[in-house]
Amino acid sequence: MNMRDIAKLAGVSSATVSNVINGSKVVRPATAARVREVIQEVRFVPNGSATTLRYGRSRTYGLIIPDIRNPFFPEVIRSFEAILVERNQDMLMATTDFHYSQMQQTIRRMLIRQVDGVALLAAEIETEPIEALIHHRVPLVTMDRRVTGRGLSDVSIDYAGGMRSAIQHLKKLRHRKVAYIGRSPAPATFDHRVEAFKMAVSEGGLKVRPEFIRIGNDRISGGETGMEEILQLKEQPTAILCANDLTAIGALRVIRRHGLSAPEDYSVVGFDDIDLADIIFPPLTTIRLSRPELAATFYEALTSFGTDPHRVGKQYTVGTSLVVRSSTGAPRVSKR
Amino acid sequence: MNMRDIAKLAGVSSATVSNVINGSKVVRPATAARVREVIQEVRFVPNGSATTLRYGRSRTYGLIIPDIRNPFFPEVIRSFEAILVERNQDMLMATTDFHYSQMQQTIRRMLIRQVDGVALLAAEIETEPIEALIHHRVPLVTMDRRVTGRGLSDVSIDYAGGMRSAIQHLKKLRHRKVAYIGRSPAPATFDHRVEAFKMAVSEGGLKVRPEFIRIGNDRISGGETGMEEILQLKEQPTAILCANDLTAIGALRVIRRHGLSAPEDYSVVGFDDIDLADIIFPPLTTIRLSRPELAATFYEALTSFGTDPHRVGKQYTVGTSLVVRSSTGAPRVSKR
DNA sequence: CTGAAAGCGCTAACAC
DNA sequence: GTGTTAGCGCTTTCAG
Repeated sequence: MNMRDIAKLAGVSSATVSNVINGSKVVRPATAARVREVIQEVRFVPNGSATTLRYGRSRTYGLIIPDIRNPFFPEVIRSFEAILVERNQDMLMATTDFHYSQMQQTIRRMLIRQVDGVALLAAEIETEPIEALIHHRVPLVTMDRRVTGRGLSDVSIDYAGGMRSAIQHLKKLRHRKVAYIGRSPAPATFDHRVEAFKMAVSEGGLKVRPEFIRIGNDRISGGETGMEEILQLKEQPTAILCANDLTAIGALRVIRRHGLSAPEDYSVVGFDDIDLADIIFPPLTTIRLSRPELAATFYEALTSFGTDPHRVGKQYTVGTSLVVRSSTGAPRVSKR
Repeated sequence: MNMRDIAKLAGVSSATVSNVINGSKVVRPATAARVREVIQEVRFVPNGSATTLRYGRSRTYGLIIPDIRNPFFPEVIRSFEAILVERNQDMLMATTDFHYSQMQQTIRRMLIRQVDGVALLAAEIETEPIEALIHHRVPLVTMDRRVTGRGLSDVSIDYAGGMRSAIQHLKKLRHRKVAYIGRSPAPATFDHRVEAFKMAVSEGGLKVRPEFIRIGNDRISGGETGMEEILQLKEQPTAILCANDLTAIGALRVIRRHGLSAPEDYSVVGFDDIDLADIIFPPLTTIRLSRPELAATFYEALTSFGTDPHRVGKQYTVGTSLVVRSSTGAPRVSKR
């Protein structure tokens, strides 16, 4: 069943059917009604491949995420999907699990499917895949890579602001020694989070101690190993900032496992504000990063390329806000 | 850049290029090598829309999930995606949030994109979308709907087995009064979970009490309201089985909020075994449903239609297994 | 073993 | 206001 069949049934030409479907105003209302009736009757659905082939654009955006198990990402996916569907566009989602080979494969799939742009929810990407996208005239928007260029935009997170308010919050509670648990980014990637932490600490008049900066991974296990390391230190911090909520949860688990508790022994601050942050015990003080806002910014960045994929991209920023719950409090006066 | 261009550059015809790309053995190795060289050189990527249009099949399967925020689903998505990518196929994922209008829109999107089949990770679906899929010759595989037909298969979960082992486990601990918190499925849908619970209870020689069966939703809030209701009952159960882990977590929260604790005051059992189950406190005893196995079964169900979308589908089953952690234990002898 | 050509379903340009 | 038609890029006969 195709447009020619519909045309025959409605006694018009296939061009008219196309015009009706695409809402062109040139068709006489009576004719359009007749065509629509036939379409209803036979439940006609146009063939998207033909449209894409003909039109050159697929009305599909690719969304690449590193780790779907981190609850942060499903919420972004959902928001992004909602924005696209509302505009009759589609999403091609892919997970890389931080593997380069999967990234390559993913980019290829996206090129084959003729996506109109790619949103990469990570800073980690080699130059080769970027060049492949540019070469095929597919705009790319990265997250927190802070590099723009032809066909390349970036959405950065305001870590600096978030870290600053977290440090201020901790200072007000009389914390002086604040540690950080993050993750090591890909070799070539600059770690804006850890830099934002260092800056916030020194801006707050506190000392940046290298031994207070621990590297794990973005998951719970990373927070656990980071916290275990901190517990080994001769001089102990009283508060711990984590690169994301899962890391913070890992830290909290180790704290409890050692018979200690938050916020009495250590104040813990997360980053993201995933649903889980408010469910665990103690409810996590965290730096919120709005998923709908992030998704909307990515969408805007992608569409702003319009039909010129070689336009020079822009740098966008998404704000953060501190959400104070119960994992932070005044430090014990006498150390354990 | 298309196959004709490649052909020109390699001094062959576009048919030969096509044959090389698709690994046909008829091309002479030397010719194939030359073609491949050119492909490498200009980074040629074939146009999937053209292939789909020509070939009639898109090598894409649709995956519809009700709620991406339930950690159960991202793990299924990931497994399903991995299976597809390995086979050079694509996934079109969509979320319905349990809304009928979104379901309709989703089905339409999938039809437009010419998916070769749809995996619906839910039992809730009206007849209209099903008919639309059948009408367009797109096989559908549902979850736990237990209805098959032309172009329609189903993957059911062995709730009965899972519930039975949970009840046995609780009985061994000397529980006699077991409650259930589930969710009300769509009006037309039969609730296999609650039926499996009732059967397991009576098979275990225990009494099925209607007031012990509470209806919430599939999320934490549903477990909370369900548990609040249970706390109001004159006669109290000593153990609670939940329709999924999130519900169980909700129940645990309410237990703690009332100054009670698990498993001392109430034993709690979940369903799914999401990552979270082992992270919360107390670690949740739960009935595991393997996501990779579920995804693989869906994939098999979809592919088994082959090129005949009107074949009568099959009923598949995925097993479950009890994972005992710390949220279950012997009941207090004297009730609070 | 390779090439020529038809045609998948759609849209846009141009006729009428 | 509506119809005719070319052609998007690919695969697949069918000739050679």
